[in-house]
Amino acid sequence: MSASSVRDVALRAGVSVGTVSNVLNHPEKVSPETVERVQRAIDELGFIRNDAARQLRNGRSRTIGMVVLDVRNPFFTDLARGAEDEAAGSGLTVTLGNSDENPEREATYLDLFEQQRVYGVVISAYADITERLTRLKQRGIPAVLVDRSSPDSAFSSVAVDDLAGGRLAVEHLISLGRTRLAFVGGPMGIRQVADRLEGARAAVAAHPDVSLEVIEIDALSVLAGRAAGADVVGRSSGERPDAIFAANDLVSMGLLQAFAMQGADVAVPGQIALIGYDDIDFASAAVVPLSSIRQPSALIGKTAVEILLAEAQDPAAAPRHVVFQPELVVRASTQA
Amino acid sequence: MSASSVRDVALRAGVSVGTVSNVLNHPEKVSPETVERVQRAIDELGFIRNDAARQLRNGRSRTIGMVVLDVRNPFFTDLARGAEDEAAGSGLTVTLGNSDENPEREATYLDLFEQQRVYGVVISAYADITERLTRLKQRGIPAVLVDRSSPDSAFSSVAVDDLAGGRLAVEHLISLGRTRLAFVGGPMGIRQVADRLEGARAAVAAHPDVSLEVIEIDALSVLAGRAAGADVVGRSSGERPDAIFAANDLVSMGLLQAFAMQGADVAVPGQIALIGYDDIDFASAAVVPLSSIRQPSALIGKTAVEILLAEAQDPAAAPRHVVFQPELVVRASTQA
DNA sequence: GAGGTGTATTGAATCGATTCAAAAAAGAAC
DNA sequence: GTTCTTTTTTGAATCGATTCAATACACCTC
Repeated sequence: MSASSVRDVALRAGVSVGTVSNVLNHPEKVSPETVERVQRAIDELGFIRNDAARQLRNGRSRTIGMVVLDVRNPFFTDLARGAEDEAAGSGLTVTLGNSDENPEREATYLDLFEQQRVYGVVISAYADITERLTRLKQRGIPAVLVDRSSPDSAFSSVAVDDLAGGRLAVEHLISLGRTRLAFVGGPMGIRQVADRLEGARAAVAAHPDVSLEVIEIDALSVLAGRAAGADVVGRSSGERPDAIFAANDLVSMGLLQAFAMQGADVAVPGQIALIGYDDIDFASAAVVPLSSIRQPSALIGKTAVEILLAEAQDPAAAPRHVVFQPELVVRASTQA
Repeated sequence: MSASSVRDVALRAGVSVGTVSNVLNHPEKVSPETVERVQRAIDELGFIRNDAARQLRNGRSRTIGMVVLDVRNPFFTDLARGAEDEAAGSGLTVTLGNSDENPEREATYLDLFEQQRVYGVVISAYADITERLTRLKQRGIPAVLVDRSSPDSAFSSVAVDDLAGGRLAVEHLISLGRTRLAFVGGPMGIRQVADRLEGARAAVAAHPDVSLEVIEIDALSVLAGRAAGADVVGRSSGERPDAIFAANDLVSMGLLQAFAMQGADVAVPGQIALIGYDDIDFASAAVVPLSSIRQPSALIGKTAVEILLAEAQDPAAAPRHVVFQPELVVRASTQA
């Protein structure tokens, strides 16, 4: 009825519990015949290790805690996927928490991970959680920030150069000969958004004849993008921008929908060229395939876990800061 | 440096470990002054319970293991979200595993959950895992199947009536006056796909003048849908269906993209009416907003956890089988 | 066969929270 | 002030895997 333990296995195989444990963890220390005998007992009893007991003894769990801003954004799903694959290689699991850009939810997950004595934490932070992470570090739990480059910070980070991304996007739009640009994104409190805008501004600054309007929205969602798009559609054609850089692909998809809506008929890229950010799968699947700035999402997740593993081995290691360069992906939405 | 334990707290507060534990779990049994004193000690030491120790003692973890077929499908993300919210209400967490329709990955997650002595398992099964679930049940771990209605099974289930969904979709298409229908979906091994097709066939059977072609694809993805769409576009217009029922929204989005592609110009719904399944957010955000069959995804997840909690309380309870009815959502892709 | 080297196995101690029977303290009743 | 209840507190025992010092055993060598 109830699960069997190492003790039961030991009894059945006629060895001590220590030997059973050795078969499980250091089989090279046990004679082949004994390994075989113990293995048989394990199979016969259907023995399954109790993780809680292992963790208690080891002091830490074999799970990595991960917190992301929005699971509904494929970018983060891909990120998590990359992390998961890398972790699996070391026999670790990833637990995914969704903060929904809510500081309380974020804190709740960190509490939980602390109780679980997770192996480490990978977090796409929303609020300022330096204090919390410091406490975790004191407890021996390393943390890696993703999608946030803070070279000054005491914690390792893996990020993408969003300034460069913003610049890339806008330079591309300018190279098409567009001059009345708009940036659609928000809230500005999100660093990624602010950086992308700053990069865009920098690129515009080099071209005196190009203007950049900022259309702020309150969430990086399809819905918010559609609303902003409807607003643009409502303007006289002289007042419309001739190119838009959206803070992410969800927003650009919303914009695209508003432009293509019956009665609107704003041609993309004819009247308005459109570029997004993240290069999620749905972007290439949009009816006008969307240009975008690609982030190596899975790679970011993978790298974060790599660093985490290294820090778990050597807690005294200096924090590392990896910054990936984004890449311009040109599709129909910015092609003449 | 290292984390403090109940013992440290007890020492500091000048009470026994038993009392500290009571403050944490049964505060009503402890005098108010003592509670206060212990609480202060906890705060001062920054004490955080060790989950592994609790689990070991309790015999089960406070985590629900969940396995879904595809995390990239928003339907499953929503499902997980509903489950998570319901679980949180009882102080439980959800660990999400992604089987990717791969029996080995599925088995790996079930192994893991068994090692973790999870509180229960919610699974959208791919392979036949009755045997495995039976073993879990013997161990005292209840399981609930989602998105799969098997009234004969020994396990509770929460599902949507996919036959009705298929019927609903096709009856709608027929009511538009379309007669040359096609079903695009696969692999047929997935029960949901098979059921939706069966429902479609049943609806067609009632109309002698209506035909139903089956276009089988090898995955329920945007990409596979696009490929199938390209195939349809390549046909002479007389051989094209005049309405398509796609097995899910990812597929219908792929189809839509193929139809709208430059040079293809198949009007939706003019030449081909199109309806999908799941009603994911992206469906309404598509350039031609997609009609779909809505499943109450979050509610399914929530219900599954509710049942799980009940079974965890009373392991002898008879399995329950909840079937939700899908709902037709009409949008532009099937409107004249 | 005594002494030495190396490999294999043993089993008590440990991790930290919870439980529960027993003891202690506080109150109530006469 | 004694007896009986009720409330509060205690602390050893427990969950199950792992570790490690100690022991057992096998195999050489002289």
